Amino acid sequence: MRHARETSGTDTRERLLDVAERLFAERGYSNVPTRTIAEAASANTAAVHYHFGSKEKLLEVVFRRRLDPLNEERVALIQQTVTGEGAPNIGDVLRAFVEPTLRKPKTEGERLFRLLAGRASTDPNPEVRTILFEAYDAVARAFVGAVAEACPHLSKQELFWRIACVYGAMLYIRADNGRLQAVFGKEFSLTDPEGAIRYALPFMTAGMQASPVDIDTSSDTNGKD
Amino acid sequence: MRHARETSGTDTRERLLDVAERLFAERGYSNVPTRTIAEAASANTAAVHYHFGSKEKLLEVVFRRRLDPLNEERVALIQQTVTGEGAPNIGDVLRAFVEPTLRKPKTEGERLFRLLAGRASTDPNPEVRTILFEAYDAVARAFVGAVAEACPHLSKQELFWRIACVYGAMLYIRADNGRLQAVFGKEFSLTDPEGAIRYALPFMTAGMQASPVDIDTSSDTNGKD
DNA sequence: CTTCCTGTCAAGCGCTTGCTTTAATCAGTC
DNA sequence: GACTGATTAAAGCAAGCGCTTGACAGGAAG
Repeated sequence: MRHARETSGTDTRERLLDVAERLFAERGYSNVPTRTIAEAASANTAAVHYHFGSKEKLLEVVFRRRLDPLNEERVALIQQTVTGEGAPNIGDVLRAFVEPTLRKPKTEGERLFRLLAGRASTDPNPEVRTILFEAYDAVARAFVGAVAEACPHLSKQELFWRIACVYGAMLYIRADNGRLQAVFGKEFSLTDPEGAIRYALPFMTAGMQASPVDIDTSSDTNGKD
Repeated sequence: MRHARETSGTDTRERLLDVAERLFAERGYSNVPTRTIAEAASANTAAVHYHFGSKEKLLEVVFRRRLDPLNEERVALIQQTVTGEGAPNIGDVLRAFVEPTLRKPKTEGERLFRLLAGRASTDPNPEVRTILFEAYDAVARAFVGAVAEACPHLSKQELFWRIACVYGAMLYIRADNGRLQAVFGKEFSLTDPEGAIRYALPFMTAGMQASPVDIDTSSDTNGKD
């Protein structure tokens, strides 16, 4: 048994993860030196590299820690909507995809991670991109598949663009850049735990249910490959 | 007369702007050293500071150069939809807001700037945020006002969330993070000049036209203040 | 020609970056 | 009570950062 490792050892590790999560969310991956993370976690700079190997690996663990359980839940919920008879309901599919991501955060850490995940989604840094590509791939495929089943009347082109709009709405709500708040006033906030499900989900559902632009989907562009 | 300044002088300045626009779009503001910009523009590092003063000011000029004329056009188009009698049509308002931003780029520079503008919109860097806040404020207010007039049946809360969804869709299309493309295949692209207007605009319009969640808007939360 | 001004250049300053090194610490084991 | 392996601490390295410097080219103005 290594009691030392499981108390003080993992302690520092967890503290580094929590602090990195917060600082990456608040300032962005590229703008946070490992020194700052270490100091804020009352640890030594070397501890970052001892526990994680590099700044990039640290970011990966920060993401995986929250994202893997979250996305597993989303995939499971999406699959529930598909298993019934006939085409799944698009509203149900959307809710399964959106709700775990936008519901009220249970901890401060979850709140900060939501911010981080939103902001990192448009980060051009290859290190960040690679991590997110891999972490989101499974949910993305499950979601696109379910939407295609729920909306068989939509061409693949139309599916692509509508799903992009859904992605965008989610991203914007999570990233919370504060620009709309500057127009509407402080009492309006995208971090409002109820609002996202209450108001944004109906918007997305209505968008997906809009009558198709492409009139006929003879055979070539429709359906998943 | 200073012929020298208006030929070789502005030449280097323009080259620096073009290169900075490209590199900021491709790699992100924080990940591009002024040295790299200067080299790619066949100029000296000092030229960046001679012409612009600082890296931050360079970014500001990069943004203003494209954004000011673009946003002036958008404000003008939005005001056209409001000047008629009665409530403006929400589809017209959306088109006025969205089209100048998502239509086919006339030059490679416009294409790159569209990418940059999308990606920078969630950048937590205070330098970037400040520039964007100021540059977008006028359009944002004009748009929110016009949408409120076009949708008088929506509570301010609902307005806030629906407009956030519209913003998100636009942002995601511009930022083009390539994640959906990885699922759908290379032949699908958010940079497709026609698709954004053809498919995304109807999605947004349907979302805005969805029946309101808040049943009655007695007096307290509705309308603009 | 001299003087001036604008723009360019090589060099480098002071500082920060991610990461490494070397040595010390600590708990548990024999 | 020395040994062992996991962890922490202090110091520093090589590279990179934004920005400044001082010299200088060359056309415009006197």
